[in-house]
Amino acid sequence: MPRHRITQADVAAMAGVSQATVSFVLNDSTPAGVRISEETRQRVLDAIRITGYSANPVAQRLAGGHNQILGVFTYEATFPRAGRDFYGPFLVGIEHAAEKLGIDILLFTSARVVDGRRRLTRDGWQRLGIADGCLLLGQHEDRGELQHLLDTNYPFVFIGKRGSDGGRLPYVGADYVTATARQVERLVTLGHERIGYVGPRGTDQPTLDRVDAYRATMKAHGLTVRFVELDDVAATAAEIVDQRLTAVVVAPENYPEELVDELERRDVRVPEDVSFLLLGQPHHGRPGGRRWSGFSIPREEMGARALVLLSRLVAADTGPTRSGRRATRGLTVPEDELHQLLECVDVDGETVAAPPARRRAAAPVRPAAPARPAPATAPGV
Amino acid sequence: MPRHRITQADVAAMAGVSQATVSFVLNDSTPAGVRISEETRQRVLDAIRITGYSANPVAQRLAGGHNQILGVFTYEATFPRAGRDFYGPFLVGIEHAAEKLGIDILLFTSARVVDGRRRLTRDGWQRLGIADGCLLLGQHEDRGELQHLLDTNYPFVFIGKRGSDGGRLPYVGADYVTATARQVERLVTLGHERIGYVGPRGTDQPTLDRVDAYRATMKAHGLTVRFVELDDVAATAAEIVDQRLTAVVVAPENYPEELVDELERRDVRVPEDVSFLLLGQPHHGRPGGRRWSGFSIPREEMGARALVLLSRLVAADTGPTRSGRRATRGLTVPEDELHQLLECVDVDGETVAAPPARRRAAAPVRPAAPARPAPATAPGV
DNA sequence: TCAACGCGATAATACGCATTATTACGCCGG
DNA sequence: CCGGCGTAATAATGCGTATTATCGCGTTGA
Repeated sequence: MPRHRITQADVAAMAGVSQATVSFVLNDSTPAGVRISEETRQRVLDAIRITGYSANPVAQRLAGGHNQILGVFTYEATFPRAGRDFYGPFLVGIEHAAEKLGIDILLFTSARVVDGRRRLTRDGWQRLGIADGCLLLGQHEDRGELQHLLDTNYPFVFIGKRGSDGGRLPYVGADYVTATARQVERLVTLGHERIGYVGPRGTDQPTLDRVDAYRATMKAHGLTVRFVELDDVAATAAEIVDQRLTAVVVAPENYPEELVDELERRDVRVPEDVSFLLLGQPHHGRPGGRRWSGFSIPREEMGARALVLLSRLVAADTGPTRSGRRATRGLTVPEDELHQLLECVDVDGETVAAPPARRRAAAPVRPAAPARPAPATAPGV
Repeated sequence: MPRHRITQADVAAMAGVSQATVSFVLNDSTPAGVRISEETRQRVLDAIRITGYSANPVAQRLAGGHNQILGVFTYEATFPRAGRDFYGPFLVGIEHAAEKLGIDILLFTSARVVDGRRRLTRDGWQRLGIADGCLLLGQHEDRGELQHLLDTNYPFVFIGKRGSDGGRLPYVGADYVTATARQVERLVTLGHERIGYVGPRGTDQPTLDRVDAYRATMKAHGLTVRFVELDDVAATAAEIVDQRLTAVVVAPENYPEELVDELERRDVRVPEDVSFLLLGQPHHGRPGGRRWSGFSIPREEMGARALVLLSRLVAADTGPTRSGRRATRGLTVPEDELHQLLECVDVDGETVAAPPARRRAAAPVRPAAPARPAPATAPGV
């Protein structure tokens, strides 16, 4: 066990060549006018094998190379609970892919938190450079930061679809549009007509996609769209009752559990009186929570795919060479890999049923339904 | 926006001083015979403020300094599911602490997997150097690796108590001994006498601690110890019945769910006929799983505490200076911080009750108990 | 005979920072 | 007038690698 790490110089000495030669052999590159004879190449390789040399990633990076580290930056300040629950599955996918690719993952947890979300300040930005590239998770707004990213040509991939603001930005997202449309179709097929959309009207991409799909599908069936925007849970529940909705599709970020509680407090049963379809997994799951119907986002796969994409982008990039010319290596990443939308998978829970027989809100007095209603048992189907 | 990152040289130019001076001011250190006047100090600080300079962590590290990155190495190959479930809470704590301390977390996911577990090969070892120090999660065996760690004086902290093999190794663990003893006491207080220990007889520290505590507590009450070692679930269940146990303390790593299923298949009810106390959270939780009684390990806090400890160790170390003398900086970490045992917290679930009235295994015919048994309802208490 | 050229490889440099060695200057005592 | 000392800082070096510029030498064509 040598007391100091084995360097290329050590290997070089053993092989009787120069450090540069070792570097060339390692990188398997002969940059314009450098030849290495097969014989010395072998000699160097032997020396590497014997010494057990392995590159120092730090030096590698400083010298402008790649170091097999990819960063993960989450905009939302995550903890203590909600965040981890949401990002966890992404990370599982990311780590899984990283393991396969022999890549280490750097979590940028040090970034300053401003107004409850992490910022890519000049400080944070500088730190990104430690890694070959970076995965960006979560919604964010700052245009300037994005521009900076693009300017410097630093490799990165968003997890979550990017809309109008940056068609150029590489991302791996979930296909909310198709998935949402499928949910509405499902309700229509069951016979629902008064189908509402419950959720905030933000400008984030998931919301836009969900609303668009809802609107389009309803229109396709000649049904009236009915939006219920959340102020507080009680008001929302009241609105659902008032509008005599028999089904709602619900954005998952707004405490659907509480909403259903509130409805049941008003003697409205789910799903007998009102069906609930969740457009994504609930963000704030309760331990004994109900089994929602709707769809789920393939978070693990998104994470994995994003990492793979990023590693390809990195490979296609020469890295921050001092000469400044970050020419692509010929390996260009095809356009259709740059923007990936993954299918969501439908979830059959226990919150969907055919609409009640009578169109008007049913009388509060009705026989108690079994805990897990078999659709056949529901009256009038 | 300058196209290249701002370096100390840039700052130096602006302040009209040398790069070295900037470095000194930044590190707030005047190494033996170097004086910086208050006036130039301010000038440099101003320049730093104006330029928005922030150190390049890679260069920092290469030059032998610290870079505010701490590594996390997990021995167990984790995915797809079980691992994340187990390590997740630790990571939550780790990240939380890291955020507070302004530290980034590097997950060493690239390490080679040999025989189902990650190894700190020469390769992996070299990579550790990227970070200032490293957290080690999970059981492992290789003595050589440990020795190497100690030899090189690389700062690290284990999560999970280290026993005989390395009293010198810094760790943050859970107090299995006290917690296990408490569980046995709990059963004794309820009137149990035939209390078994179900679990493997490994040599890992958690097992040793649990077994010791079980043995000691039983002895203190003059009760006979009864070990049930798992081969397969059916055999274990049979053994529990044969030995007419009224309660068992169970190591959580061995599918207690399945065991209870098997018992109920034999008309043995939990907890009416047999109480189950879990010595830690179940490793393989089922979604709709039962609410176990027992104790839970404060994983988040362990993660957080370990990270804080590690950062202190790093601070107390001058880092890998080329001069080779890694003298402590005067800041020594006190012994009692080097080895921390955290209290486990008792969990009141639904798997414990007083022993059945009759000593012999009760007749299979007995009234069905309510789903969540109130101890008062249990017959014969 | 000599420039040109291909081959094989090395020397030199830069990356950005920490650290060690060295310098410049003014002042004091002898 | 000079050596010595304290102050304030700078020059120089090294970390380990990637890359660029350069070199020595034998062969070849003119």
